Parts: sequence; C-alpha cells; structure tokens
Amino acid sequence: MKYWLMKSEPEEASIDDLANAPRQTLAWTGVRNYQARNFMRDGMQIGDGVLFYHSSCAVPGIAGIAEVASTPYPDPTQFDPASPYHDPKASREAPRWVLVDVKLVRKTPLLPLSELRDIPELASLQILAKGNRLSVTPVAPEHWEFITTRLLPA
DNA sequence: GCCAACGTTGGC
DNA sequence: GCCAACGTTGGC
Repeated sequence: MKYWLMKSEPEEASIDDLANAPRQTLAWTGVRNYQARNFMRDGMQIGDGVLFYHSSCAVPGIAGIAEVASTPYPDPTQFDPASPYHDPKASREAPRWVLVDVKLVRKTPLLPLSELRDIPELASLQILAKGNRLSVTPVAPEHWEFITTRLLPA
C-alpha cells in the first residue's frame, strides 16, 4: 500500500467533478511529464491512497481523499488530434502516456498549502519542496497518517 | 501578470 | 552528449 499526492486544476477537474462523476471515478488524463507518468505506470496499485490537490487556483491545497481505482492504461487523449493533450509522437501501437483511474474516498475541508507549510511534521513533504512542479508525487506513510487522521479526521 | 524553477528540444 | 534557448508549471 502506497500513498500519493495528485494535483489537478479545479477548472479542469475538481474534487466536486470527481464526486459527481459516474462511480465517483475519473481517468487521470493529461499527465505529460515522464516522472509523473512513471509513478503511475510503475508505482501505483489499486487501492493506493491519493491526496487530491487543487493547484493553480485562488487557494491551492488538499481538497479530498481518493484512491487508485485501476491499473495503468494508455491515456486516450494522446491519440485525439482534437484534444489539447494530443501527442503526435504517440501511437496506439506505441503509447507514450499512461494513466490510472482515481475514485473518491471522501471530500474534505480544504487544507490550504499555506497551512501545510506551517506544520513541522510535514516539512519533508515533496509538494512543499522548493521548485516542486511534479503533478504526481509519492507521500510517505507517516505523512499520510498525519494528514488523514490528524488534519483531516473522518 | 510576474517570475523562479525545472523539463524538453535541437543545433552543434 | 553538451548546453542554450525555449516552454511550462504554479505560487504569489
């Protein structure tokens, strides 16, 4: 069992979009960074915990808890010329980009980035590192435990 | 809108 | 394979 933090711009896919999706599940389309892709492709297993993070918005932060709901499979948007995520170098025979499905566990009160920064126990959380831009990052079990039980109790 | 940090591209 | 130029991310 592993834990992850996944960023999404709420204008693209928010925690409410996830809550309102069929089976409260969304395909995590649009990742176009190899490191983030590799985490999904090589690191994730069904049932892994996910912190759903809102980025590039008025108050960035953790907006809910989710879980990995599929094994990795090719991101269909890479094959679609009409999609902003189209990748002309990808083919169905040789897909470049993979994704997983993500399923809502529960929406939480927003836990702002500014608050996360003030918590000593979370100082080494990857999302807080200077210059961090990765949209998918691993979360240490102790960080997961602290966030889900102390900061966002059920 | 600014800008720091980082990833990718492509000429050599 | 180096590295400058360029593009993107994302907080502020």
